[in-house]
Amino acid sequence: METPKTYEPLKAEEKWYAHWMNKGYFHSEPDNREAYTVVIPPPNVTGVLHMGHMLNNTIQDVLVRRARMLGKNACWVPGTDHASIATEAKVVQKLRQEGIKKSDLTREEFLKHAFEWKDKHGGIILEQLKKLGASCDWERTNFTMDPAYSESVLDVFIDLYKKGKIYRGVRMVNWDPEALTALSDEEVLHKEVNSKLFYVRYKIAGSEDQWLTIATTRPETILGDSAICINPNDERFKHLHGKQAIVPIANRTIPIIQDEYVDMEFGTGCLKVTPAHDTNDYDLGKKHNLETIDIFNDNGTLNDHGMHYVGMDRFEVRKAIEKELYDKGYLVKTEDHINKIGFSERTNAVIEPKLSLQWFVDMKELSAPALDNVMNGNIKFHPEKFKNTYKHWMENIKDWCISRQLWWGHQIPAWYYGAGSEEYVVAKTIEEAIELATAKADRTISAADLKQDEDVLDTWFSSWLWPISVFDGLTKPGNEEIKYYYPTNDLVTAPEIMFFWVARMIIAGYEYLGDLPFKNVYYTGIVRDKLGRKMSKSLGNSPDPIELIEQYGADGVRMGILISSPAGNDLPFDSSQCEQGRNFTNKIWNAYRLVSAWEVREIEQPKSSVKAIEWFNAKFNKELAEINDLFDKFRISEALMTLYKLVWDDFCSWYLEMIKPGYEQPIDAVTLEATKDFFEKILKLIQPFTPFIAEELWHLIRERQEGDDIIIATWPIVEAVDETVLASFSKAEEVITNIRNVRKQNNIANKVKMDLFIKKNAEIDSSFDAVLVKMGNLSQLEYVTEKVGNANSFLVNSNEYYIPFGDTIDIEAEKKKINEELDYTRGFLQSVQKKLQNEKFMAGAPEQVVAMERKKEADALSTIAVLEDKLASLK
RNA sequence: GGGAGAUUAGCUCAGCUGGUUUAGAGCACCUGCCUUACAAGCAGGGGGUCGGGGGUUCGAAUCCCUCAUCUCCCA
Repeated sequence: METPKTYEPLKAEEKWYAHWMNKGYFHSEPDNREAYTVVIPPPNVTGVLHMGHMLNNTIQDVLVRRARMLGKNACWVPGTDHASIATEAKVVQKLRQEGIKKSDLTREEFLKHAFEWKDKHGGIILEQLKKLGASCDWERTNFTMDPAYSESVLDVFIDLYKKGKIYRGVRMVNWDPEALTALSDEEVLHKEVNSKLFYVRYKIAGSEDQWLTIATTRPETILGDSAICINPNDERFKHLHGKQAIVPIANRTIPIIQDEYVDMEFGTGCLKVTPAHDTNDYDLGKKHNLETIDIFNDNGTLNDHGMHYVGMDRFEVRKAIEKELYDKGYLVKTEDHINKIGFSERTNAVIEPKLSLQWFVDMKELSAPALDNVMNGNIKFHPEKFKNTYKHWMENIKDWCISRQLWWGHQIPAWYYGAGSEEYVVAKTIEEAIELATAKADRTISAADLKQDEDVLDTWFSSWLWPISVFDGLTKPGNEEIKYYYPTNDLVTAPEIMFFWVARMIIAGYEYLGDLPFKNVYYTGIVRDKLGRKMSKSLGNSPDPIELIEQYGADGVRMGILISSPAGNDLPFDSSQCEQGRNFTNKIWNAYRLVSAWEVREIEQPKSSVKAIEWFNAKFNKELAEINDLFDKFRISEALMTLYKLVWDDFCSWYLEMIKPGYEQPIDAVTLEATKDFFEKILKLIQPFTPFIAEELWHLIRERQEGDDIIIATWPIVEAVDETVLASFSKAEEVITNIRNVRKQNNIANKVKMDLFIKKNAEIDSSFDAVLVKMGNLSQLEYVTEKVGNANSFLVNSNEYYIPFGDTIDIEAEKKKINEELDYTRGFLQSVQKKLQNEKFMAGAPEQVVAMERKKEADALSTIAVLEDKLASLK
């Protein structure tokens, strides 16, 4: 059967993925080999595969596949995280569509719906990753709410509580009035918004008609004011020191305090202080012992302190109170103003800073080893620049608010036995809680007296255990697997979650296993569209990865994603890159077609083939060493580019052309075998990047025994590189390029044979002459001592090459060419001589550098002499 | 407002601690080719005052200062 002209990826992909799965090549068990472990950054169960996952997981797969070939016991653990806020929002939304309100359900009923939802949608991304070729150990798939995993999360909570690292406290949190939960700082997006600055006047207490004017963006919070603050250095307000003011509408008397915190330039220089509803005001309130008046309900409506606005939404109140202030003569003016407002990443609701009782982890001591071990290089970041950001954050780390007012997640194992803020115990089971509570309360507490905390833990409080808990490292401490696979090797993730996740995994690693969770962290960039916008579902600017795979093949897409994606840099994605990838797979496919079509005969091996093999062997090993080095430095896209050039330029364009027999001519066995060996080595190198075509061709190029698959083949070992051959070849290459140019300039067809005469002026290497004859399609190659007239000519290393072809020579064109070369060489010579004539250079530069410049000078001089000579001979 | 990083060809990037040519690669572009592996290809070619200015040095894309622009992080 005829081999098709273009590679058809889809069939091969299905076939080989199934084959690898059947053979269990992705599965890992501890053994005596060195372990190579990667844990997947668990995608969210609500997600579908997007380009970010594609980038991330392609890189992981490349690393894992190469490690497997290096003889390591490679284990790539997949899984998902439960994403409490996002998933709960999805489930609530779905139920709402079915006419069910969350508030009508019990916690158990709701969770049943949530698990159903998760079972249906939770695995989509993992299934899609299979299409990409991801060689994950699917038998090890984990979910952050699996029973054992959940147990480890609760254990850690209890343990940290016992160590005094977990406490309950009133804090200003980012409150999402729609999701009715606190959010971490990282879940809040700050956006610039056009708003208004309201200038409102407050009467000075005890005066008839003395006023001060404040500026605020949130007039509705006036009802929660507990002070006016001025800068003590502000000359304008000296008269206010020690006075009091009367809050408009509320008619409360509040103190006028002084603090340098107030920016005298902003607004009027008088700041109203609302400790319950602004983070900075809260700090001021604590410092000056101010009253804290919370005016909001959890859903963003006003509470009893809202007076006649009770029950109204905060934004409605803003409008209404503006009118009331105006009507009553308090509103001095309004101004347009741009300020930054926090929005919930999940619900897009405007965040309300709110005081509430939450659970916190004290991060100060916990984080110390995590900072040290990144700074001292025990854990390496790629690229290294991210260490700066990490350091800055870790040195200013704040306590971690870990409670969320949700049901989907790990319910906090705290049990209340009374209304007092300290009347609770922390325990894994209710039995244990009864015991502890009885002891703590010093009276008999029964199950009926206990109420478990309603809240769940932040999702990151479970995913920070990922590298440990996927191996049951906490529930079965010291088990075989955790001992074998931990610490894991490389983590591939986005810099956006450096603090959410990476930092916290490091913290948990040192706290619980006393060791780093991974040795290297590779930060990918953000995938953007051609206009530089971040790819997102809402913009609809992200291509569907599965469609891309169908269009270009998984291998093509993998290459397209990696080819221009240096670590830490954003990836401006364009599907044309996948086209480049697909073209590459097609190129190799056709190289195979060529080699497979040759017929072997018992003929003598041509000299040109002997040299070609010598050369490619050296070239291959040189580039292999380079590729290994780039891999070691995590410069994956550069490794791919080096490989791309090795395959396309060196193997296809040079090597195969050199050994290719004439049309319908047979090949000798030695050359063919050597070529197949090279081909196999090349397939091995491309396997991590383009695994499907590599496996397909591996089985086509030679007969294979059962189990002889490239996915588990051995990565080539670097052999000694013969630099002399490489140098000789590069001269031959230059000659060939010149010959081609002569053909091109004179419109001489490739099949027309030409003569080449060489006049030796300098040292010359003739070892590749057979290759010159073949690649140049020469009828003869002869060394001469005299110039050859009536011929095209060129120079390589001051040696003169002549190609005569009768009377069609274009003398003017030839002169022009020589003159251009002369100009360049003279200019170059000048720059070199300028250096050599500079006394300071001669005195200051090291000997080697001077010697190099002298050699450049000599070379240039001899080239100029030859060119001038040639020019003269043409006249 | 504080901090970090960046700025090299149309695009994406190399260029490590200053000295291998008058700065490289891939893609894109231009020219010529359907030459029996590949037009998803072959052969060739053009293109950059290394963001601006100043300095250190015999020598700067590389080190320092300054300005401009962009990105990210924190407030």
